[in-house]
Amino acid sequence: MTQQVRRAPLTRDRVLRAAVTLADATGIDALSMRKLAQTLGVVPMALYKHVANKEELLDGMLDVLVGEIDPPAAAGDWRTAVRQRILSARQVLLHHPWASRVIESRTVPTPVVLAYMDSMIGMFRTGGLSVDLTHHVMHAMGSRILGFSQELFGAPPSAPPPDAEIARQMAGRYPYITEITTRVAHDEASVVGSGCDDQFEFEFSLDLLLDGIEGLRLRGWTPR
Amino acid sequence: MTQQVRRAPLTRDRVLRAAVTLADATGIDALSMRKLAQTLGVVPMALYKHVANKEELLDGMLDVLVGEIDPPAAAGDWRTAVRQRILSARQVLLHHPWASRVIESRTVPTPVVLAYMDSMIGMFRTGGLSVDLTHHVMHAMGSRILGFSQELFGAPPSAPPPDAEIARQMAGRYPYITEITTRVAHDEASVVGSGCDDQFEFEFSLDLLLDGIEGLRLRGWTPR
DNA sequence: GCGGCAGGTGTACGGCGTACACCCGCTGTC
DNA sequence: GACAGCGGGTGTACGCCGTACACCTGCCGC
Repeated sequence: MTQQVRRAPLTRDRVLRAAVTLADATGIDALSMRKLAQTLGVVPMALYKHVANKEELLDGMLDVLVGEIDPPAAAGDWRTAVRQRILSARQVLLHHPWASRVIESRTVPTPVVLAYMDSMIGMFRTGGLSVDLTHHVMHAMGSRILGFSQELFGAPPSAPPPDAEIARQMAGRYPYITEITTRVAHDEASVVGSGCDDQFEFEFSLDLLLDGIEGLRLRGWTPR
Repeated sequence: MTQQVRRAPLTRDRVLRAAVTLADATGIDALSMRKLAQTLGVVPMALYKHVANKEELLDGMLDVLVGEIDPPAAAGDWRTAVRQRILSARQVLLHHPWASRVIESRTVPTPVVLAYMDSMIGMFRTGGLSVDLTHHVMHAMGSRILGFSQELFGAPPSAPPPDAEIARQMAGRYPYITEITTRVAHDEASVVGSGCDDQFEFEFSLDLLLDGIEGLRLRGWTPR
């Protein structure tokens, strides 16, 4: 009589969200079609009725993340609107640390990403930047548009403090790095945690770019 | 009598260089320990006497590339010296398109990369930037230090020009993107090739950053 | 002459993405 | 009600991957 509720039927959306959750939990390297199918209580090949292949799965996962980014603020000048949106994108990426590597591996943007880029371009254009300037600015922002940090290296896995001998060798071999790291270590002693203030660093470089852009706009930058 | 010259013995260096060559030729996705061994006329496991695992192979491949970057110019102001060096790094990356993805996947810098970063930091410091400013600037440059472009998407594989109907849909859905792409298309008609001038875009954003940095230096930027 | 060892080999395991044939249960049509 | 069609889940299998582990071999110092 009562129909047995076997399992919520698979949908593309459920597959993508499960993939995001799994990647969050176990890292992107551990995300396989097989493991993903397992968390959905389904045989691996079932996924292929909803995504063409793993590449498309990854594309879709990024689409989910883009959907988490705040919509653009309605009012205010272009600079703060863009700034807010990018900082929102960054928050999303912080919650999904695997995302930057996936972004880096994409070759063709999905419609969702295209729509996001279009809306971001619109913020520059309505802010008064010329078509040419906007074009170059979008290149300059690159994947920072998506909150991407482009740090040279992710957070090192909190290595134990090196002993004095190693530290001396480091200081000899890499004097300038040592100069900075010891400075940071001192600052941190008076603040918290270990390492840099990533949020500050992100905003620093973001503002460096935005300030530069606003300067070009004010000076009426034109190509050549 | 005459010793048979069987094969140049494997060395770590030979392995790494062969890996770089193979990645150049077939792409990083097709680079496997098995294929690499094959090009060296050797059984896969032989490689493991020279690199601990594939991660270390990738690290070593980047070290090879860092070795191809021009040494810093001896004289001149910090800005042009840094600019030259980064543009040299970019040339290296252009010849090894797989490099950016490998950079993105590294977690811990090798001594070679550390030395490169140290020397880059030195250029800022001797140029008159404070320790703090240099620190933040290094974050702001991120992997651009290595010539990394951080474009949102690599060159799309030169899709055929969309037919009129598709183009109309595009224009409706992504008006701002369309505005820029048609502008670029017109410019290109009078120049060459298809797509953007990547070199220009790279230098544009590099200069945006360097100009901003020089501005901070001149104004005696300090934290907080 | 011989022990040790660096470096190359062979075999094997578990995991991966996914092609392909299948099958089951629902839906629309008559 | 019968039944064809089909969308979605299944099962099996293939060829690839990284690499653990045991083994062999030829050279070097003693």
